[in-house]
Amino acid sequence: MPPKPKTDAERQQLRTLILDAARELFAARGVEAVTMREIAKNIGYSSTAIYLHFKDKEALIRELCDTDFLALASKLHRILEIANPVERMMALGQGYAEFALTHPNHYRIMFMSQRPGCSPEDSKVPQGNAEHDAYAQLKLVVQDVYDKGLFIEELTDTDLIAQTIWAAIHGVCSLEISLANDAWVNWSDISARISLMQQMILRGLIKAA
Amino acid sequence: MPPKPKTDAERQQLRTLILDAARELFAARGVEAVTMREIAKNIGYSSTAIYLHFKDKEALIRELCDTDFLALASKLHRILEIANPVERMMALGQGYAEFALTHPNHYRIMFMSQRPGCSPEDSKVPQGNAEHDAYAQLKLVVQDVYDKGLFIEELTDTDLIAQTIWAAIHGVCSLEISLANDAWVNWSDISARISLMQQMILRGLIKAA
DNA sequence: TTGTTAAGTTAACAGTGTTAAATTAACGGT
DNA sequence: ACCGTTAATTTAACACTGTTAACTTAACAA
Repeated sequence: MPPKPKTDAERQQLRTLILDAARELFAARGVEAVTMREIAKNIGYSSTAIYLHFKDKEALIRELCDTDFLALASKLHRILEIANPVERMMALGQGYAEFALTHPNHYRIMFMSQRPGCSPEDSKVPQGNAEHDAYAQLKLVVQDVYDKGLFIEELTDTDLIAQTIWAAIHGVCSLEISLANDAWVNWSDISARISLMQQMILRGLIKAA
Repeated sequence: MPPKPKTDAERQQLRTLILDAARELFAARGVEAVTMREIAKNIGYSSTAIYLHFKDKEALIRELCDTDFLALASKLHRILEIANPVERMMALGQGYAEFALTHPNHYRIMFMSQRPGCSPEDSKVPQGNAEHDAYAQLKLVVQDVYDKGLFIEELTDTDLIAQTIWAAIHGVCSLEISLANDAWVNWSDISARISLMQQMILRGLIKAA
């Protein structure tokens, strides 16, 4: 209630207060279901106060999305230390899937919805950086496996390979997130599905030992 | 404007008029972006007239969704005539992907968004029927390949196999639909991605010739 | 000529994201 | 000690959404 010239630190504090409240609500019920007024009420401010710090709801979502990308990359980063490149590649897929299924609503925003015009320059995630960009991490591993001659002969396009591996894991995760509660299909255990997909990647792309 | 007791045929006619208008708009811009008033205006009725024929927007979407499921199954049905079971399985994946990428907004509704409580009994699509249920078709093919002993030894759960194949193809399609316009990734050609995924399924699950 | 009833429309409600206008309080200069 | 200026915040309000209630209109049956 008391308005006064605030220091940058205080401004930043409120900013992250908003972000934290929004993240929690979004993660719990998805972005569509959460209202600006609700976010504001949760932190004891008026809804319009949010607009002093974020252009609109989309900007708020986008910023959270960016931090999620960083969180994913950070989670995957330690996996890059595994020595065996193939093993490392598999562990990366496993870690990715864990992230997706632990934070389904975040994953939804990140990879399952078309956010309009997400140009790389206005994003805070440094593209191509192996430390903060999950796709770059995957490409790195794929390149390593390729350099060691472990992929089957026909495969030469590492971008194509990386995108296919990504699609495979993403397929399991996104299907689980969207349709797990659908009685239509007699779903197998999700961990079994991930495991078989990993096995398929291995047998499908890697030379027989 | 002229209200009079209508025959069932006339009622049905208006029903499908609404459905057709809605389908076109939904397909063009997605369900979220299209408004009930807009649908109504497109067919020269008041927005509330729609509610005489559909409980709410969700019911309208769901009905369209059902016909899309039937359309998919119908498209895939002819593929089932291919004699070679493995070849048939691959063709099924190809046809599925074609459907997804030709009707991205329909595919979105069908497989990429959690419609609340889609219980099978109130749907018009007969579950398990090989003619009208695409998943049943896939399971049929997988079972056939299994019965002929063409999968690698370890694989015994045909449900798990079917779901993994589905996830693989779905992964390529849904990633394309959600993120194709994302400058983040240097995307390979979509047909190459589908092709490699098919190859991965083949090498990953089928016995070496 | 009436009711009655179905088909449709207009008016209205509650809720959304968002913006414009007011309010409040702290600061700097005189 | 006052007084603008200015930043932070709130209240009002707008344009829009899906949806429901209330009303209108026309055709049939008695």
